[in-house]
Amino acid sequence: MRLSKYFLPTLKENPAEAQIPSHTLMLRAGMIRQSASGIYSWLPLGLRVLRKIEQIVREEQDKAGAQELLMPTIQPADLWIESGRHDAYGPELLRIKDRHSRDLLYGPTNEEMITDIFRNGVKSYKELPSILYHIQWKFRDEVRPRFGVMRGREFLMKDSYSFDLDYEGAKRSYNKMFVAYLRTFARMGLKAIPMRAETGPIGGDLSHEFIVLAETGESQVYCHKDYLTMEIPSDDVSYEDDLEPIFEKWTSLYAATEDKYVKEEADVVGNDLISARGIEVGQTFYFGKKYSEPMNVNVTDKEGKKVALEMGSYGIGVSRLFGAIIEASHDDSGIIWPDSVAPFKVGLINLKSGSDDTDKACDDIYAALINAGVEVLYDDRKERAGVKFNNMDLIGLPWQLVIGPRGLANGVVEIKRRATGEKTEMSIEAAIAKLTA
RNA sequence: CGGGGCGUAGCUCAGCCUGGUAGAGCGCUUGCUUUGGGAGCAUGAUGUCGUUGGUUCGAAUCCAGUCGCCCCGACCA
Repeated sequence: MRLSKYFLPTLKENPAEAQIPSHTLMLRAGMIRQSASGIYSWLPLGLRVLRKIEQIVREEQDKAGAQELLMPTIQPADLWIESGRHDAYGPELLRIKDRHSRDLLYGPTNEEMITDIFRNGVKSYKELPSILYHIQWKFRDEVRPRFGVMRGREFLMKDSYSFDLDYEGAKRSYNKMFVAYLRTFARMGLKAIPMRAETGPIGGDLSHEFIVLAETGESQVYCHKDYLTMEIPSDDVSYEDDLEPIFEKWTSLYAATEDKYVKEEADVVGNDLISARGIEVGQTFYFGKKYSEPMNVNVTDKEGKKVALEMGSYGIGVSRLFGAIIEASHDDSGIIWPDSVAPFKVGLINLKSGSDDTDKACDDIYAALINAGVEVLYDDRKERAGVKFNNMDLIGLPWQLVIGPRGLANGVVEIKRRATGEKTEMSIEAAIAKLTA
């Protein structure tokens, strides 16, 4: 992509409404714009990142055996009346009437709808277990939206739902999602720690919040410091194997949110206890028959008897992750995108646009990288060098490839690694080889 | 929902107290000079001062209402 043609409205100064780094940087880097309190538009550069985060979530869900579907944002109120949550959910539920005065709502979550779909589609225990998920926009009419996309009213969430015949099966499903979550967040360069959590209105007795430690987090959390260095399940983890050992290991040390914090328990950890702020990026729930019994989600078991299913649900805040990653990875100059979610891998900087030699060199390099399948943002604008350097640092692409007349005269270009600031001079061929490796 | 703050140019903000023809910096236009970390000089354009009403000869400025945004708290799959 040529920057001269790319819609990238960056800001030189900090917008007044933003209070935390991720919000400020997302606005300054031209990734989002606010439409209303807690509601945002995603501009081209921001959307690229959102899609990458979403894709990592998707890949890990698929690996764990979950199947993707897509449910609508608008739901009929009937289902929610049936589950009892139409009243219970309160004013956070955005209620809508259509032209026929039918009651609808903008979904804040999808337990009712997935339950309805599943109960109509499954009749026998032989079709279990099953985990279904979708990645869809949600709306919760928060009393106080804040911190940009960290607590928005409209937000993108991945929600999975598991259906099993008995508790043992449900626990296996829970473990699959638990392991998938560990891997998902790690792939984005985040250290997310599973912590015992309240189940809230969802109910049930087994739940973990996955928390990324960050100064600007909304939750107070406590955990053993060894979580920060604990080994993440590898690429070749088999979801058909018993995952309980991994679950045990990752829940063996103390880790709790403020709600579950008990001083006497925490004190046992002693000097290894970390007390910090955290961002909740995911939560897992096992809630048994809470929905399946009232909503008649049954199958026929081996003995021919009707059995209500054991269910769990598992959420990841995709748009919130966007903010969490920036909170975890930025400096005074701007964002530092982890390679896995960067909007482009390489920022190609032409230090003297309009000059034949640098233009030609850049055009050639740009073509070579594109042909090799590398995502490149080419700053071909007629701007001063300083403007280009600062802009590139701000948007935080992992690699900068700097082409200037001075270097070309010596047959070299410069590669800068955004994360470390390390700069290396090398030949054009070597640079292309390095970036396409 | 309680408490506080703020709405003036695309952005950051001054002006308001003490009413009298709308301002600065950055950005944008045009030209010249510059050109390896947010250039210099010159030039030009840009506003229902959030909105409605009131007071006044006269309101960005004073008063009342209203809408929006932000922060603290409560709340939070």
